[in-house]
Amino acid sequence: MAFVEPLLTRLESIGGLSDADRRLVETLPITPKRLAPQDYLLHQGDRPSSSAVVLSGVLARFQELPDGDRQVVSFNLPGEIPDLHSLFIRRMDHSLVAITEAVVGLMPHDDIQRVMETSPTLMKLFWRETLIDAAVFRQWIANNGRRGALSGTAHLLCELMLRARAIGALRPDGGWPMPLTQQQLGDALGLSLVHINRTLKALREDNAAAIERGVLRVLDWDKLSKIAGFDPAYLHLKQAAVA
Amino acid sequence: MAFVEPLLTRLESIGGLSDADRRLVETLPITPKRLAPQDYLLHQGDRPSSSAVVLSGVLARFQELPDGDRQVVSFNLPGEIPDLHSLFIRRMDHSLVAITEAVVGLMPHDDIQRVMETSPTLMKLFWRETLIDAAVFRQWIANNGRRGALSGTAHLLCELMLRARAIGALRPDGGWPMPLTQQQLGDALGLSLVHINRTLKALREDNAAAIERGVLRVLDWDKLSKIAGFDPAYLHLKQAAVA
DNA sequence: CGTGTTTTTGAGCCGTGTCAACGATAGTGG
DNA sequence: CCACTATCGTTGACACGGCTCAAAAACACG
Repeated sequence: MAFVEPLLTRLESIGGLSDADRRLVETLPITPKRLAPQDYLLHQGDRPSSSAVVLSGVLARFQELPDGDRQVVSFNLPGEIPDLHSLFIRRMDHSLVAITEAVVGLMPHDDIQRVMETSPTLMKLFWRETLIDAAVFRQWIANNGRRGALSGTAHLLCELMLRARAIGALRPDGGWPMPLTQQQLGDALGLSLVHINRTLKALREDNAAAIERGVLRVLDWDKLSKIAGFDPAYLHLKQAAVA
Repeated sequence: MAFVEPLLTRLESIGGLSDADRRLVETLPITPKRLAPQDYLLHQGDRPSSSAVVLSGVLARFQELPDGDRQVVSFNLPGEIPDLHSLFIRRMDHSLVAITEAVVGLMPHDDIQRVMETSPTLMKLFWRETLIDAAVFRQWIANNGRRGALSGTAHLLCELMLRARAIGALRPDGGWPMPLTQQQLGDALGLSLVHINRTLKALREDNAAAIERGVLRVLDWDKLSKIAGFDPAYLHLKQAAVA
């Protein structure tokens, strides 16, 4: 089975792969695991001995705060390895759950290490993947901090749109089937459910972006990215051009 | 000169070093560079060909938003390499400035690469350093997001205190000479100058923590960490015990 | 001692949160 | 196929946390 395909696509999009490295990645033993919405793949505090590549669906990572609130720190699309960091940072400081029906591919740490020791290029590419992860975190700090609700929300939508497009998840008409509830968006942006709703309404009435029947559609990229103060460079995608 | 010392201490504290690796790190050519407060080491958009280890003083990383606001994404103490990620992510998505008088040690990327290719263990340790950086980002997302002003501020103070202690920067009486202005704290927490001031006042009157004449003093660790919902595990310091 | 920076405080406003209810949508079982 | 139920989205009213404006007090340093 071509389980590796999404991973290869992702690695290709953030740095490129030699034929040899491609074949090497294909030697990774990948155990598929099916997840229903809300299923936990990892809990805060776990010490996994494998990492998971998202094969289909969308996952989220979040911390649970003492008062029960959730802070989402990342959404993860196919091809990404949300817990790659567990290779060298054993204890999970957040949980990893499926947002949609999803399939992940479990890759034992030992095998990842073997592959990386065989190819330093590949090691650097995996490292780079975790560094891009961190670059996204930095933007999210700003989303939750100095950017206001409107700008932060717009920024997140810009980001998701580009990432979805990079893996070919957009429909022919340019819309993206958006699996996130407004509650989940709010937990990512530090906003209440009610306020996220009003913010999305504002973006819709501005003709910037709209979520209609579960499909995110950018109505005016220039306007949306202007509101967001969005610069796609931090995603480090090879084709970072505009929609 | 023992310029490497802070770096060795840092690497030691996050993972440990064999004698061979220690000697290897000591072969890194380190060019010292002195910085005055407010001096930029790197600007957003730069593509550095070396990374800098903080030798003394404190640096900050921040993004400049379109409206001129600043979002601080990190404070960096001696031993840390704030721009290590520039090894594999060329373009800086934020600026790096000195907060205090500071000395950094410039290490060419080529030399870092050479050292890492010689010792895979060391490579993993450097990688781990960037992963801890990312773990801190995740907490800062929560500081700026779901945690309120009081809790977020308390969390940041807890973190700084532990990191300062880990490098022996605390005075005998347990206080830490705090080089950050309230404006800078606000830029890290997404709070206005006025509100950070009021928040610090609240922590002081709670007998949790106080900044007096430029010295941060934790008055009651249990109370402060309770307010913060602080769990030191994410810093991955070998001796993560409480003050 | 003067000048610039940082801290502190007050007053009033606005963005965002909370509470509460209703509407829309989708899946479920009779 | 149609209630039935659960989840999600939408809207209004009101409260509150945090922001802005403005000015004074406390430092820091030459």
